[in-house]
Amino acid sequence: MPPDLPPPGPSDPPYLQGLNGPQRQAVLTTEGPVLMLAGAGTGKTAALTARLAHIMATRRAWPSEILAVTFTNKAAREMRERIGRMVGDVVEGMPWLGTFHSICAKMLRRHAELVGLQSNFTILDTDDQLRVLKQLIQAEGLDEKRWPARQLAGLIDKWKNRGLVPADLDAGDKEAYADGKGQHFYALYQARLKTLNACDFGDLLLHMLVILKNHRDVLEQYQERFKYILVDEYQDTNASQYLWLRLLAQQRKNICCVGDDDQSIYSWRGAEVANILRFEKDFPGATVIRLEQNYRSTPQILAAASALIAQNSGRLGKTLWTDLEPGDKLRVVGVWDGPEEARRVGEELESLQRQRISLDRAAILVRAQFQTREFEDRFISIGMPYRIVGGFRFYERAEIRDALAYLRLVQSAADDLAFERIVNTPKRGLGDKALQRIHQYARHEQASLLHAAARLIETDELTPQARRQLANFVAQVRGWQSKASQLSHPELTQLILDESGYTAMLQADRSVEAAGRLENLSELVRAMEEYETLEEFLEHVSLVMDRDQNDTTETVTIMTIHAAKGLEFDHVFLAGWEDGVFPSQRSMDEVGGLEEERRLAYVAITRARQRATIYHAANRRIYGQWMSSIPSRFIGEIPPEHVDSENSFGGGASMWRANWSAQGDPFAHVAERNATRTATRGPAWQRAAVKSTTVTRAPAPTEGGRAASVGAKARADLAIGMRVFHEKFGYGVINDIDGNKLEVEFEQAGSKRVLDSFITIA
DNA sequence: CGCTCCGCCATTTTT
DNA sequence: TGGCGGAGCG
Repeated sequence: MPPDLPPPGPSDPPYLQGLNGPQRQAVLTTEGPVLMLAGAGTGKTAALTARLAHIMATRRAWPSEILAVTFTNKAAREMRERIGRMVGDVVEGMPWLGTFHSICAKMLRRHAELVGLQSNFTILDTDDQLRVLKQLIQAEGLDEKRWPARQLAGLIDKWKNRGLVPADLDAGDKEAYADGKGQHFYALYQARLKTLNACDFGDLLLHMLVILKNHRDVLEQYQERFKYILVDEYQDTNASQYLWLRLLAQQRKNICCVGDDDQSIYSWRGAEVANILRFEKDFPGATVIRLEQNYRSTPQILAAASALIAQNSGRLGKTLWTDLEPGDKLRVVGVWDGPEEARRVGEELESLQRQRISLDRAAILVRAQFQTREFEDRFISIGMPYRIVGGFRFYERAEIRDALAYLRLVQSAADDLAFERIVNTPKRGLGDKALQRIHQYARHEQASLLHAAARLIETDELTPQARRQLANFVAQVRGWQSKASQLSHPELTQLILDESGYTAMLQADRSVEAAGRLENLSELVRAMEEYETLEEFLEHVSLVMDRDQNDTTETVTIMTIHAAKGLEFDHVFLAGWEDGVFPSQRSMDEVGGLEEERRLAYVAITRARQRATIYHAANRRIYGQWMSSIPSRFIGEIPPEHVDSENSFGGGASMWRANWSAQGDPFAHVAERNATRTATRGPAWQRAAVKSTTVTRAPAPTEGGRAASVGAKARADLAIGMRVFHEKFGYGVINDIDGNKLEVEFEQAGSKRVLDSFITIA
């Protein structure tokens, strides 16, 4: 610890208590640039929140003079809560604590006119973005097949991440997309957004960056205001975020960036590790503080993870240590195929249940979403309560977006994207033809689609039926607009959903999903009640809202490693550690891809507090084809002294360990002669010395697993013969009840054993 | 205009 | 294998 820091003592303010030396230094070094290199599980958030508390408690700055940026809403929320616990209600006055995007949105609403927007601009999500791009591509007469909108969206995103406006593109970038039309389309798209008074996620940052660059007065205003800047997960910042931060910090230079270069796993969406690696050059005289004492994992886990990440080059380097008890070695389990992997993990979880260990303390981490399926299938059949994190967020669901589009249209008649989205949802017989007419008319009149539609129904350009329907629709929207001021926004939403026929459409739909959609919509209406105005709610929903997890049942969590970053679990099951799955085939073909995968592996292992188990299967079905596979190269990079290996079939741990690195291949001749049958001939990795082999036949089935889960209590509100609803299987009738497990005869899916917590009474 | 069939394609995900 | 989007038919 530097000499000028006070030693720990009983007179310490509460926020310093329990912090170690480097953490205290990170809190007390308030002036000048600071880089806090915080390894996994080293108490980063504690130091970070204490730092903010310290700055406020010592009156170095008012809460409103601190800029604190995170990447996710979750992180922002957590930080707000933790500071609240330390300093009380003062956090309420921290208007500049939030995600990059929400902070920029807030700023941009104040200065929108400087980039040609109005302050009530709409924030488009990826869906809207794609729709706009598709229209542009069509309008330019390009073949959508050859030049997909997705690709263009990807490019534009990439440029925005790098802080580039169309004019900034260099020769190489200009070549991209449709034989050099990339820049042209980028400019077109930006112009279109302006007329829509809209911007996409990337624009929130890019526009603010442009404003700060071009308007000295605005820049100085913010430089003046923000006495202290704090950035979480700095290794995840992209170029545009970096430039934005640098401008804001230039004056006072009180910027504290927290991050871990070893946990940089988002380069594919524009994050640049270089930002953190370069920090000391960017901010000369920076204090670098390393948090290296790990409070999370056992030494065995830590040693394994450290040895793995040590294979990467270009690291800032940290030496994590802990004074916890050694703990168990990592387990590496070789299984025959995917189903067996799921079965084995299921058995492990049942064993945890028997030991009365909560399933909340366990997680299954996978490389890619498709791997979750195997576990889902297995867990449904044995009645293991699980939860899959990821996939669609609440506000990305079609029904939510539809409802929001209705609201947007009512609120702002000029919202053409909203109009397009819902003019024919529910079906009103207004298809492409009618929409084209409306578009034509709108262009002709220089008016919004809604306005054009209102004019069009006074002509006889549409078929009588379409005309009647459109007239009805326009009248409805008008009606809602006039009622908007009299009704509360939840009431208005309910009214719109009912009058538009949306509710009826879902009620008429007897499919499995429809019931869930209706439920989502009532959840939306409920969520709205917490907001004063519709505007406030819409802003919230486009930037902040995420799916609420009000699950009280104890469940094991299945998620991707990416989603698990920042979380920790006592027991971690790492599935699918095979070359081609993890590291993924794609990353193996990319430059620098392997290092990022290795960081991902590092993140995965360091999620574990007590025990980590790695699985690898000899055969896996990918895209419907059986592939034989070899254990992930990462397994071989973990020193054997930290690993216990076992193999569920033929031979023992030592055997496969010896074999997989050896060149010898006892089944080579079989493989050559008949590639389609080799999968049943022995451990696949013994054959697959270099590349994966495709086999078309399923591997020999292994013995069926038994289903015996323990511990959960049954529900009292269910009885045999009752009609119930299940998210996945739909409607059915209970045939039998066995504790918390039910046998249900589903109308469509047939008879299944399911857990009662997945059931609602129909 | 809407439905169905066929063919293509396929990491990671936040805002 | 399965989900999605385009094409073609009723």
